[in-house]
Parts: sequence; C-alpha cells; structure tokens
Amino acid sequence: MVEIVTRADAAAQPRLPLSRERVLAAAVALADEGGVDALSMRKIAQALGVVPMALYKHVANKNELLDGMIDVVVGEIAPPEANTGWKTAIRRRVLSARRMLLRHSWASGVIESRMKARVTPTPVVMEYLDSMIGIFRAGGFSIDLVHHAMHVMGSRLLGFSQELFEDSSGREPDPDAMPPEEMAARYPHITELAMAVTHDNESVVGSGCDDQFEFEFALDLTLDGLERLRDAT
Amino acid sequence: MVEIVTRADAAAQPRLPLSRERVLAAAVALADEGGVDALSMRKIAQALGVVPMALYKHVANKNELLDGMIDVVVGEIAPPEANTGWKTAIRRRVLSARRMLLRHSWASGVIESRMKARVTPTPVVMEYLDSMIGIFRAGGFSIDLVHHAMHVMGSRLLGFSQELFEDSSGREPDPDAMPPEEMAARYPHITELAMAVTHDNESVVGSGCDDQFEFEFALDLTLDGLERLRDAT
DNA sequence: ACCTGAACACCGTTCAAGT
DNA sequence: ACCTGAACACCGTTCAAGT
Repeated sequence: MVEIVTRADAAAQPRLPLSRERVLAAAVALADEGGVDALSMRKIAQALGVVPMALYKHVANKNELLDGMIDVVVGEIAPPEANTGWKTAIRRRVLSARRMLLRHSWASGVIESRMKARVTPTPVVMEYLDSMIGIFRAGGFSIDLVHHAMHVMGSRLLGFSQELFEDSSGREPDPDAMPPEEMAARYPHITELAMAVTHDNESVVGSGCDDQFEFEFALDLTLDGLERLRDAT
Repeated sequence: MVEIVTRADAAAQPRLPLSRERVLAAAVALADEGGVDALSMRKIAQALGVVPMALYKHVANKNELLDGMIDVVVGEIAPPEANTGWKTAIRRRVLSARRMLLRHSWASGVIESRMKARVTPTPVVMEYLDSMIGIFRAGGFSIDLVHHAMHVMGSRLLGFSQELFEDSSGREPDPDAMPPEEMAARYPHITELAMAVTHDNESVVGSGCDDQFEFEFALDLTLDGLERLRDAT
C-alpha cells in the first residue's frame, strides 16, 4: 500500500507529536511576525501541518490559548536578583520586562485585555507580581506604600500619547495628511516640541526620540519619588 | 400600491436620514454596552434599521469607523481652563480624561491600537495633546522637560498589574480557582498586600481598593516630581 | 447615479460520522 | 476511544445587478 496523500503545508517537522508547548510556541511566533489580529486557530494549525481541530486537544479555546501565550512571554522576564538593593533590583526587573514587551509587540495589548477578562491573572503573572512586591518589602517599604507603588508603576496617566513620536514606518498612511505649515499653525506646542527633539539629537533617524532614555527617565522619577515618601516616615 | 415590506428591526427612528454622526453615535453606544469585540458593521446597521452596506457611505471601513469613535469620546474631555495654575489645570484635564475612559471602557484599548496603526493621531487627539503641552509651557517648563513630562504621563512602567485588585464581578470564572491557603503559600506578598488593603477600608465592597485615590496618588507623585525637576533649574 | 442583495474569503467552534 | 471533515453561525468587504 502506497501513501498517496501529499501534505502540502507542513512547515514544521512532519511527524513530531503535537503538544501544548508546540502549539503555544507556534502561536507566539506567528503573533511576533504578523501581529495578534492576523493570528487564527486555522493559521496556527497550518503552520504546524495539522488540521485545525487538532489544536483543541491542547488548548480549550482561543482565549485559553492567549492566556498560555502570556505565560510563555512573561516567563521570559529575568528572575529577581539577590545581593542588590531594592532600587537596582526593581530597575533591572522592569527593564527586563520592557525588553520582553519590545520583542513581542502584541503582548502588552493581549495581557491588558486578558487581565480585564479574567478573575485571577495566570500563575506566571501572579508569580511576577508577587516577587516584585517582595523586593519593595525587603527594601523597607510599608505595605500601604507598596500598594500605592504597584498602582503607580502600572498606571498610565494619559490614556495615550506614548506612541505620538514613535517610529512611524510601516504605519497606515494618513488619509488626509496635513501640510507642515498647517500643522505648525494648528498645533503650535506639538510642533515646538517635535522640533526641539529632532534638533537635540540629529544622529537618531526615524522617530528622533530616544524611547529607552524616556522610559528610564519615567522609571527613575517614580522610584525617586517613592524613596522620598518612604524616608519621610 | 401597498407597502408590503415590514421592517422588523428598526430600533432607531425609521426614516431619519443616515449621517456620519448617527453612525458613530450608534457605534459608541453599542461598544459601551457590549464591548468592542461584539461591535460589528452588521450590528451597527441593524441597530440603525439599515442594510450593512449603507454604512460604507459614511465611513470608509471599520478602522476609519474606530478612528471616528475615538474622536467622539476624546471630544468629551473637558477643555482647558483659564485662570488656574498649571498644576490644577493639568490635574483637572487628566481627571476629566479619566472619567471619559471609565465611561467608555473600550476606549483606551481602541485608542492604543489605532495610535499604533496610524502615522498621525486624529485631529481631535492632536488638539488634546497640543493643549496639554501648552499648559506645561505656560507653567514655565522648558521644552525638553515638557517632552519628558509627556512621556512620563503616558508611560506604564509595568506592562500590567493595574487590573489586579479591581472589581472582578462579571469576569470569566477561573478554570482552576486556587484555594486561599494555597494562594497565601504561593504568593505571600500579594496576599499580605490584599489583606492590608481590605483591612484598611472595610466600607468598600468589591475590590476593597480605592482606584480613584490610587490614580490621584500616582498623578500627584508625578506632578510633584516634575515640579521639583523644574525648580532645580 | 445611487443603492443593495448576493457572494467571497475568511473566522471560532460544534457535532456527527469515520476509524 | 480517538480523530477529523463538514457544517454552522458569524465576520468585513467586493461587486455586479437592479433601480
């Protein structure tokens, strides 16, 4: 008897048995390259060379798949370090989390929407938050101040604006793009700011704005403020 | 000749002519009550008693519809006040924006994802950001410090955690809910924090955590820090 | 010229039929 | 018992046919 079925689209190893890990890894890889909107159960199955329904043996449904993907990427955040002060420990941990979020651009949106939908975050997320609180506690912060600190670290005071000066290559073209002179007239303050920023560092192409520097500026302003509150007894 | 077609699902006024405003208002109302995932062109059309394709006369496609919805809700933010110091002006504006985001729970997610997709934010969003920068400038902040300030206000230092202790009614039930004693063993710091918070204010039901207070705490910590940097010349 | 029904190419998930 | 193809109830958008 001869095998007459040709498998056209087995991008992965043809006969490696499916597992939850393989499903999640394929989903993360697809989301990394195509964004989460382009992620579908059918496409994951195709990438694994498998019929769509085969996925449902390893993940209950698409939401549960998204939860699993969150666990994968949050697990990539560096574990807490011993033998350092609270400030550098928090700092390194947060910067490690930021690198993860930059690697997986879909992650922050998925985490946010899934956190809103679930009663309890996934265990991996809980673990991350718990150890973060532990670092503050070991640094001599009262439990009430740690509570406030966690809110401060997670809050976004404007609902938006962060993406304003980011690299805009690969974005949708603006349907009615405004000429620069009209920009300057209608939004004088944004224009002033944009010009000051691009003048500061000519070297930077694209956004003309050092996002890493800005992130650390916000982080240090916050950590210094929290330290001051702690020391005010 | 007799009208024999009965219109089953005309929830709105039957013959009021369609307009972009009516389409956007219907979309915002549907998203307010059912979330943005449940929003579809077909459902908006049904709510207006109109055939789906009729919407495409007033909005180019679904993304452009979402942009229009953003303009509607950002337009609800209170305009800047004259005759106040920069700090109270910023404070009131941000708190007004927060109330808008609480009214339209879908808005922050849609704003974030559309800002990432577009080259330029919509004019209404630009207007909001421009006037915000203007308030800082009038308060004597250097352009560089205003630049940092805008980043600080928009940044979220943890990718998440904000929703951790929020009201969890109406969320998906956890598939494998953990017994409290195991919670306490695995996440000692989270447990300590949760107990301190619920003990602090017994009056609050549900989350046991005053989100409004926490938001203002973060806001004031940030504004005080920025003021200190400004005065350090 | 305008309006709109049918159709296309998707989607997550159910379910019954096949092994 | 397990696996899976077909089917169901959606979705955004195209397009041609009708007025």
